[in-house]
Amino acid sequence: MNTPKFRNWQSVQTEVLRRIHAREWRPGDLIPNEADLALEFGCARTTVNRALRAVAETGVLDRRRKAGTRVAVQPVAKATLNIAVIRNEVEDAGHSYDYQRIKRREIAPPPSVSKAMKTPPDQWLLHVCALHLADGASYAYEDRWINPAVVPSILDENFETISANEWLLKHAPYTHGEIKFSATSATQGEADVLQCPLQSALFTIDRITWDIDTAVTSVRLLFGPGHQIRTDI
Amino acid sequence: MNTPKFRNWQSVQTEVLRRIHAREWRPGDLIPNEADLALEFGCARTTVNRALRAVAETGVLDRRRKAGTRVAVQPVAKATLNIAVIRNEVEDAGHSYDYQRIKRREIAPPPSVSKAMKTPPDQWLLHVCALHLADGASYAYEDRWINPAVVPSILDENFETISANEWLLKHAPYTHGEIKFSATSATQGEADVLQCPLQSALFTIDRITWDIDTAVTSVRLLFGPGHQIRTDI
DNA sequence: GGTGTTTTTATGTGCATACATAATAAACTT
DNA sequence: AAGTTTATTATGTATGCACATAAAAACACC
Repeated sequence: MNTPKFRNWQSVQTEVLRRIHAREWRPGDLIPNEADLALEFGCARTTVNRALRAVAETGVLDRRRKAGTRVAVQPVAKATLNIAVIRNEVEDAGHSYDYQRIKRREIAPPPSVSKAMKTPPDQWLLHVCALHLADGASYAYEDRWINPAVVPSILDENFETISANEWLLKHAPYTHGEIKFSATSATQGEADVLQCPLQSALFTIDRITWDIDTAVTSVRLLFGPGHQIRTDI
Repeated sequence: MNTPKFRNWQSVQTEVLRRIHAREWRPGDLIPNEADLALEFGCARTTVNRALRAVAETGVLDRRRKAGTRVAVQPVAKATLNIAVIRNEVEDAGHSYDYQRIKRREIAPPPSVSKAMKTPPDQWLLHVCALHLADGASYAYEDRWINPAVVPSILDENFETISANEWLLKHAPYTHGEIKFSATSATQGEADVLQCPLQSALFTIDRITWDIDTAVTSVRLLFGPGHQIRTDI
């Protein structure tokens, strides 16, 4: 009864997941240490480490130095959402993409925006509103504030044919950001643009990106009724 | 002018990100191969590999064998949402958690549910509805269908004190699942339970989990108006 | 008995080496 | 010219070894 060999980290990972799933290792249990598992699996400890690290990244295992590795009691499901460029999102779904710029102006933002972007209240920003369409129907409404201090060349762009979404990705690097997902009721103006009833429930994404400590852009995306984003876990 | 040494993979990662950010490596650019970078950084190729792999996981780099590594043109922002147990979510936010079971019955599900869960139309399932409260106020409404074939012992549980959410995590393993996020308008019944106006925009999560090829549970979570989930990117 | 210190231990990581694999480019055929 | 085979190359990964580091556990001390 010799143990079957696990030659690569993927197979080790599979075996580990199998044991957890089969409840040989139950939630909360401390599993054998890497050295022992390596011995049992007939591979190097490095390989076991790689596998356990990968499983831990999904939240199924909890690892701590010296304390060891244990099966997570409440495996926090980590749903990874791919927030792609809207054009790609639409085209990948097999629809034709279209874009309409609605507004472009340089203006002092409302306090809520300047506060969120940490810009002086009197400093004007570039405000761009646009509509993204799929197969000719309104898909998402984009309301964006851009800090021209970060990318001055943006003032030469009128955004009539290219969306700020894509322009910024190409020209304005950012270091980090924050995304918020929520549901909001369509205001009259939003309902008009998105061609939906007043107070429709709109899936909403608020995103703000930073270049070190300077806000690059703050955007609100409103998706039409029925929109959903999905991911596998 | 000797190159500063990068002793560990994190510092290599930092340097790589710096170069991308500083536009020394621009979107679309092919970056030097691992061996060259290792030479330049004064470390082993393994270390460079670890760093580049980590960066690629965030979507900032695209890697392909033989083709090499290039800076992603459109860095798909991967927003990782932690879908935790609602109790933890509430308590971590510093609120007191409370739970009320509203309904529990064994019944043949509507076709939409049996179809989604791929169960025979006439097979009954366990239907549990409950309300999650934060600081006494309604927080989220949970409408769940459970396949007792997967965990028969669930029929002994009345879910009056423990939520199906937590019970299942502890007792019913699953291999994979699907999550959908959307915005829905509150129906009269939902508005009553969540104590919000009719047609309020509700942040909605639909999740279905599978044990290999058998549906374990299908749940819809409706969060009260104003609820948002956030993550850093 | 409580508090600070040392030891132990499991994970975390770096490195040199070797080979695997995918994908492209080059060479070669028909 | 078009298709097919072969060589090349960059990433992917396995391994043994060494040492780093965090944290629990044991110990010493007052």
